[in-house]
Amino acid sequence: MSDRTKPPAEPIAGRPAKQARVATADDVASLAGVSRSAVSRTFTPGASVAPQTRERVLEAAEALGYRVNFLARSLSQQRTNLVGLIVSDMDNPFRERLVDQIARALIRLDYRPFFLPSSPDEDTRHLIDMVLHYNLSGAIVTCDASPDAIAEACAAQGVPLVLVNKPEAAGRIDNVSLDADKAGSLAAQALCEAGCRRIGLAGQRRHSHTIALRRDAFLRACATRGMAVVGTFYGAAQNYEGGLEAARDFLGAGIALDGIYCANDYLALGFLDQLRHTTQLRVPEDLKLVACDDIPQAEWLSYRLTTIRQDTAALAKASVAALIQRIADPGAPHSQTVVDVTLVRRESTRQLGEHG
Amino acid sequence: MSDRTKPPAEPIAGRPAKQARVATADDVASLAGVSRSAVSRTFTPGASVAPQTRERVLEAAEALGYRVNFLARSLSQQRTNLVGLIVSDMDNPFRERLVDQIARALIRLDYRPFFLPSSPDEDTRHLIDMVLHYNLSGAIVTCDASPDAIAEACAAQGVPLVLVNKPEAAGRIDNVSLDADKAGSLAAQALCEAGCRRIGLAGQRRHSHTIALRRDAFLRACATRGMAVVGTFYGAAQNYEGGLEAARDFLGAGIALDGIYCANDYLALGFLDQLRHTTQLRVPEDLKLVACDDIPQAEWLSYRLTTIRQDTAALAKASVAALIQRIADPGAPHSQTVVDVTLVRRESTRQLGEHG
DNA sequence: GAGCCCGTTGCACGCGCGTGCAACGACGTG
DNA sequence: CACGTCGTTGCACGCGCGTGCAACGGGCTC
Repeated sequence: MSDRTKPPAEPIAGRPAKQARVATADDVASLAGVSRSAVSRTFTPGASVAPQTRERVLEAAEALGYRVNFLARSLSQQRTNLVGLIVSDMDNPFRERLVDQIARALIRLDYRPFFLPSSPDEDTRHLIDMVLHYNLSGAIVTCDASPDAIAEACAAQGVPLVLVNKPEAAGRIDNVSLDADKAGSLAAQALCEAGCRRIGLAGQRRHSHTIALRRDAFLRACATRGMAVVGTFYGAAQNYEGGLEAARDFLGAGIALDGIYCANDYLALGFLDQLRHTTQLRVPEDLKLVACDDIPQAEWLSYRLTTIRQDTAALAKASVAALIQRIADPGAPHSQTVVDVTLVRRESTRQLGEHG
Repeated sequence: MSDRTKPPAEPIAGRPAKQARVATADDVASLAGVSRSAVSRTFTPGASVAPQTRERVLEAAEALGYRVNFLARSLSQQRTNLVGLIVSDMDNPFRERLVDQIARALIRLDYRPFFLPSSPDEDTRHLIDMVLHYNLSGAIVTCDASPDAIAEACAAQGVPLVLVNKPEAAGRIDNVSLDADKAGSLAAQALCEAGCRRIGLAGQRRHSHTIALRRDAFLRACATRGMAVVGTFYGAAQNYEGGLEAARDFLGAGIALDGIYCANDYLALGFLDQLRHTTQLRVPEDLKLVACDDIPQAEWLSYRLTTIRQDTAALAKASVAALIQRIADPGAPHSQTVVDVTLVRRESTRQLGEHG
């Protein structure tokens, strides 16, 4: 064991001594002429250190380029402040924005995002493994696939968990969701006010629960407003290609419509493009369109979608807040946060003669 | 200190004993009737354990739901296998794809992505802090801002670093870049073969080095092919909005062109949209357009951009490979990997009369 | 049967840090 | 002057794990 005692790994002779070994609290302590405890306390908010001691420590730390080793701290404190971000379908701009904002919100609060990419229909066991291997302080799930397995495992292991836009778990797990009722209702309102009476739906056959809730609210609102829903058209996925497919499904069905409700913006972009580039149908002249999310592309000049905006910043903030609350009080009753949505009117529901 | 000895934190009487404490190698050892060393060796590939011992350990581990604590392992091994992903402008689909693929490539090789979001023109000191605080095994930088400060600091601290599409650091830091010469040359070729003679450039005024290299190669190829570059048009950023602005800059200049080269696809989308929706100019009838990246939107029916494809999977793979190489041999000479690019011809350079 | 080799096992130390506990010293009070 | 108070400091232990080192024992060779 002789070669494991200090000094370990002296720099090769002749080479500059740069990066011989990363500075340790011990190094700082001996340079400052204090005990390692004093160093530790200097970097621990609220600990008791005399001002002059603190200053000497900081000086020595600066000189040595010392940084607290967060891994060691985590081990010692039994708390990592790492938060798993279980996420899939990052190609959807909505998802990308949400994840980016969650990550930044976590960092602002001194947590660290731990990226756990998941693939649809993939085995989730290795995700759970990572959560436990790294002793994550918690996790936020925002993927389309049903996260039942993850939720189950995290609950069993006592890992704080927040689900975003998965209200089906309400009461069992904290979750933050948009106001699906309002979203569906606003969508129906937008189409109704644009004069639509014969409505179609476009989406993915195996939709997520949020999408279904939204759609059901939309259907109810249609009924109330006297609009007939005369067809549902499907794509394989909830993305641009899915939109193309759904549009072809619609065109093949030969059903006349004056309004269409798309499950989300990403899919709506494909739906719209397919209509435009293979038919004479014009939006909004022949067909009004409403979708949901308000991704940046919805505002692009080629699309100008009327859509139901989900405030990703608010979703991110609420998700992080819910997680921190859960971490602080693991025994609290499960929370259910509803985030407001708003209608954004653009070209795709413009009425004829209206200024576009 | 009496309350810190085992058993720590017994579950509250009456509550089920779920999640009293996470299982430890010690727990597994005593349940399996072996020493903790045997447990450790069982989970250490290549370590010497008798098959039956191993089996008993695995059985006990399974029963207890044991997982190796990677933080403790990292501390002990002096190696975290965490890789920082220093990234900005994730809204660019190109960036998003690249980062996603790098993350997945890392995971496949048993490294863990550590997300370090950066903002343009932001202080990079806290990024370096994080790299050191978490003892990251290395970092991959893919952001538009010049990462000089990060590179400097990482070099000083001996942290392995790979820059993506930052060839200006060649020789000092490992980097992986697309073939800018070929990219610029192919772009010129595409415009030339489409019959263009009067070319404009669209981009961001304060471009990155890669973008500049590509543009210079494009300019050289234009000269060779006898095409005149008659104007350069600017937007504030390298994104959709920047494209809108660059197009307005072009329109305001009143210069006649028959071909335009955009710094990247993301900006090209905005450029194209602005032309379409505020002028009579048609692409490709009046103006051909070439850009670079081949983001998914470039293929969308509303755009169909001719573009220079950057293979994000290849970039990701090469970046990770370079980093691992550097980690394995910190003293090796700095590598410079060039990733091939290809021309993807679509509608935006279609010649009149050609089938679209 | 003696000696040797080698696979397996347990011990003990260290990785870098936080923190209870007790010792210490300066200060204020009676 | 004696005593109590309180802010500060150092000691030592633990967080969970990997791993040299030495001890052990079974199988083989001569």
